Amino acid sequence: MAHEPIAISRRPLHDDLVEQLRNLIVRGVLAPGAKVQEQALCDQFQVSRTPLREALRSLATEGLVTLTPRRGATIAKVTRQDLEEAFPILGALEALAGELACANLTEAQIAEARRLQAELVASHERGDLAAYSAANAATHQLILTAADNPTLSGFLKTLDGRVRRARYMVNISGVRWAAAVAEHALILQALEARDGKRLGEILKLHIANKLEALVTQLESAEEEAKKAS
Amino acid sequence: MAHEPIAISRRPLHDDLVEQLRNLIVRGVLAPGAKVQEQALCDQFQVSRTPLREALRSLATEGLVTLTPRRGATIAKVTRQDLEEAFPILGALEALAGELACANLTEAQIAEARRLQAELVASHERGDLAAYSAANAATHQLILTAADNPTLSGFLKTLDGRVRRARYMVNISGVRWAAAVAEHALILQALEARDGKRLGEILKLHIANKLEALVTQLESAEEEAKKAS
DNA sequence: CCAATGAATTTTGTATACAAAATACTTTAG
DNA sequence: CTAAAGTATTTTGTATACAAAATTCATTGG
Repeated sequence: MAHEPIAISRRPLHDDLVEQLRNLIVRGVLAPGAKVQEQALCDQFQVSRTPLREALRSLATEGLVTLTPRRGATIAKVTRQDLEEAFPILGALEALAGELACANLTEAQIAEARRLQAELVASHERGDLAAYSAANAATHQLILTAADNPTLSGFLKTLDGRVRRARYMVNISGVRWAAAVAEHALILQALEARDGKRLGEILKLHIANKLEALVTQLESAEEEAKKAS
Repeated sequence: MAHEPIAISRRPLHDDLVEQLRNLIVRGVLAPGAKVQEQALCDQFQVSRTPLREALRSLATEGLVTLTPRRGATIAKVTRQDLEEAFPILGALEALAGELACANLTEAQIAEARRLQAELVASHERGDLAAYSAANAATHQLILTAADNPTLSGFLKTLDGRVRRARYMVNISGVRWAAAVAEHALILQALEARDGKRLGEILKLHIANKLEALVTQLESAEEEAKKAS
């Protein structure tokens, strides 16, 4: 019997471009609303227009880039409306991930979650935002892995890309940070109890709180910007 | 004060291609697993490879096409695993749509939902599957419209595209059809009561039942295929 | 006759070319 | 000097070109 051929191959330029551009967009290097200068990017990345344009197409489907016919590409804006639309979806999907995860969680994974929670608390106490973010991301990743649903992971990744940009625009407030740490303790509890329903609800709430904090911060940031102009 | 420029423009070839190809894929004309012959499609649509390849990229991001580097594109397969991954997501998102919709529903929309439900029952009674499907789609669309969340609509559209193909592969069973009609009656009740929580749960169940029926049908279809070979 | 090797062909990824549209820049009439 | 009209430049969408890789086909040795 013949084996399925396993195709291992170097990535096309295109895929590299998507990743690099996504990074630039998510981190805000390419500012929301900015016009995308094809030629400039081509020069910068030393590629021709063909793969660059394909990359822009992909990013447009992801929602990070806006394509206007005959008028080129712009970096998608992060409006309050976008966030308010995205976060309920994020909440529903994270909740689903939580429920699915509870059905599969191994003891080892729960132990890992405990370790991450300790790290979360520790990094918060010493004000190390980078370490906190890493532990935070790892926790969510752990849930996703346990959920064992690649399609769901894909959708969450797309959504996350869209909203993560907003977080790069504002700094988390001290109050919100403390609250987030407390919420993560609840998340761990639910994980330990393998209580999918509760975990789902906590995650949904967690996300909703994130949104509220983010929108508040963005609003005041906008006020600042207005005053300056 | 300057107005925001409103860019109305004819669509690029690319967008037409995406739509046409999506249709061909969803309806099964381009069979799951089939290799995509770029040249053949170029000839058929009378376009060059550039816009066609861009279209394939978009469809790949949507999950309808699988791109393997240096080995070209194939129509994505519809595996049982894909469906089992997609349906819980569909359920969670439809539930969310239902909850959001209940917060906004107008009397006119509820009246429209009643009309659609009557049509649903009628078309079922006379065995008119096309009319039933239309009324069914209209109901879901009504909920989406009321939910008033374009981002959510977009995600649901993508997911729906992926699973709709499976429905073209099997015919709905008489039993499942009757059950679906009954479930739609419950949906209407929840809409009338504007009971978002309940609507969400019903929709989630409705989707879960759909999956079960679909998987069962697919399995037996596969059995048939095996026997034939 | 079959498996393995190598040449011919097709397919794929990327670059370039070119026409049509949009934008920027002049020029000129008021 | 300003505003409109017309011209030049850039940008965009699509087609074509071309090299590298993959596939197919033929050939040869076992």
